[in-house]
Amino acid sequence: MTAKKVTIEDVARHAGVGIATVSRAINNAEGISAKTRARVLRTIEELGFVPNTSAQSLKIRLTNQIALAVPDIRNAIIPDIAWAVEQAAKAHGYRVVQINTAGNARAELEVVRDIKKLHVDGLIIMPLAYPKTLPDLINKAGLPISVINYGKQLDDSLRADVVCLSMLEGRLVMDHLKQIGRSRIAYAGTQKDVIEDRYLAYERALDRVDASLVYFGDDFSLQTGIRAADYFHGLARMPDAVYAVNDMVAIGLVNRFKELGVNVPEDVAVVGVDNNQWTTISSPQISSVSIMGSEVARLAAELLLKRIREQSREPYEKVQFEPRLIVRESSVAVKRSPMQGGNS
Amino acid sequence: MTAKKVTIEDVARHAGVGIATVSRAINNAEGISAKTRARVLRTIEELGFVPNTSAQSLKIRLTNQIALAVPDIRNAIIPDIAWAVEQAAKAHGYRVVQINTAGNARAELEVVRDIKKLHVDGLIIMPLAYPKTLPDLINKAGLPISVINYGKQLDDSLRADVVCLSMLEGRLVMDHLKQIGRSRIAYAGTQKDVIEDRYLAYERALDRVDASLVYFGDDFSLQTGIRAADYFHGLARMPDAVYAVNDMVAIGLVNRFKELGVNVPEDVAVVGVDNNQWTTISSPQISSVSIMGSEVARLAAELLLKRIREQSREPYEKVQFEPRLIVRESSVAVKRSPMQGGNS
DNA sequence: CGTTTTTTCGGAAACGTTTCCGGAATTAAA
DNA sequence: TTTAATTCCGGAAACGTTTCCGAAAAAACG
Repeated sequence: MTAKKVTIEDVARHAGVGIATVSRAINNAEGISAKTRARVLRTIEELGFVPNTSAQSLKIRLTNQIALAVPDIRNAIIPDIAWAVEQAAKAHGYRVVQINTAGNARAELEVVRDIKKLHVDGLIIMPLAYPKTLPDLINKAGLPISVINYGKQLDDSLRADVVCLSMLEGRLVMDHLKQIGRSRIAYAGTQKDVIEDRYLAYERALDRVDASLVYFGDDFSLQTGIRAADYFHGLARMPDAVYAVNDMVAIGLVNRFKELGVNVPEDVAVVGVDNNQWTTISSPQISSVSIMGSEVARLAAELLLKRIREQSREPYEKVQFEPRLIVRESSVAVKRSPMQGGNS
Repeated sequence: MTAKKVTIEDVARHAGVGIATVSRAINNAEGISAKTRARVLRTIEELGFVPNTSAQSLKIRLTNQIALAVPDIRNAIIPDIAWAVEQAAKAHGYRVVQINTAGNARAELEVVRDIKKLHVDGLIIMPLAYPKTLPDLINKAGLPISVINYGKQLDDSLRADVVCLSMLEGRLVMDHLKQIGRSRIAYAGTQKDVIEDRYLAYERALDRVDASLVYFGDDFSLQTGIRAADYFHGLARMPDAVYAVNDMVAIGLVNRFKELGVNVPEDVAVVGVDNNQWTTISSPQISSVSIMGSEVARLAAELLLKRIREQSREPYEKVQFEPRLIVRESSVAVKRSPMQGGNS
């Protein structure tokens, strides 16, 4: 009953017009009188005609789709990013194809190498692994690409729009921790090169990094935070502050510290990154850097859609957002118990 | 430099074969010798030929895409669902188009009404608003549909595969709360008809519902939980247990109760639904019902892809998962302070 | 080596649109 | 009323594949 595909020709015949006219009616193009348009639209309604998108795409050479490649839709701010991209796309009549790379280098390369197979007009990619050949592939992709960059300094010559957070992100945290009088500042994150900027900022802010105060876990999860807390707790001299690569890790840290009888922020201050809603629920509430995922994502989408629309090449936009540090309970300045001394 | 589209004809000419042969090589169809296939593949490589997906879809009448329509990718278990669907789809060579309906009735109707415009071979929809005409539209959609149903009892005649959680979900919670000796059990959720099953189970489990013990908020957020806690705290007689529509609400409740000096679980027990990772981080840890989003989503995807592959109609699958209650600190049985009496 | 069977291949017809281009119909100008 | 300008419309040629069908080539068989 239902199926029985009705084509533009059926409509044309049924309405007593040519197929060109029907097409004009669909796309409200000009060169058609108001009354015939009305008549055609009516029969379209009657017959339940729906234009075949494949045929349209074939002819128009546009698919009205963009791809969004993220590491893992389940993580941290990525749902916010996906939401923002979808909203922006929808506003322009575009659909979004979701791709999870799992932070896998091969997957990240594959998505840009095979972008042509994706049936999309452009790509927004948020890399995590940043494989070395990624820039090359982006440069020769042949389709517009926007990069959401939270990890690594990218070459300005990259033939893509890039939206990112300035490196200030890490500076903010480190300055703040120093300012409240902490000197043994630790870092808890994933592998050093995964969200490179955050770790580099940590290094840069210190005269000398004490390797024992750096904990690299496997991922961004609560578990990593918990393990990091255990690790720091086991040290001969504990840190008096921890800069966590993101809020999940920070929350894991804080909760585990609590269980271990370590007071936050009195004994150890903790600051995370992402400023997600859980930071305000945790107790103590957790200081965090807002990285404005929604804004970044929306801009990335707007830039991409603009480039698609205008078929433009150079110049490519390189936008940096400025992060903001939100100070909460986990890193307020407190009179500290006279332990092994605060700042020298 | 980059663009310059190369078609199957270019490959054919360049390799000295017919276009049919090239096509056979691409799809490793038969009717082509090993050596010519090799030669063709080589020139494909050389020329950097990528088959035009629009043309393929037009001919094949399959797009290798499915749509996933959820209320809001940022909420609760939906990222898990999106992840699971994408994984299953990828395993079958399918891409996923993400659509957020915002729990909006019109958006939910629109996505199934205009499914033909979506350039997909099928749809997985997770309704929230459940507009009355949705089943009708699903029945006449003309494309395979799987429903992920967490909200409402659906007619068995629905022409779609349906995966859901049995109503046991609410029963589990209520039985548990009664068993640990609670009698003034409250409900905190969104509008009554939004996740109908959960509220209905609440009603069903009680001889008589005390309207003052039911709090309907605007959404599933932490905020709703916080407001609910304030509301219950303001009552002449507080409840001694709260069944929260999901974990976010439960966490909001627990944290607000803590601030108000209400002890959980001594004064009030709290149980949520979703069993997300935060339930174990919150203190006290929160009892929750595991609704197995990933499993449900994966099955929904598998059923859809199977139906697409086999072009089959009836019979449609109706699968119910059995939820499991995980009891944590927020609802353990405790000797309670002799306040206004426990169970009569 | 002739004949039949099997395999490999190419031409051409779809698939369902959009759009160019020329002709018909309508309106405006003379 | 005739001519010029404008608007409206239909035919047909793309767009880049897949696939049917028949021909050619190769393999198998006597």
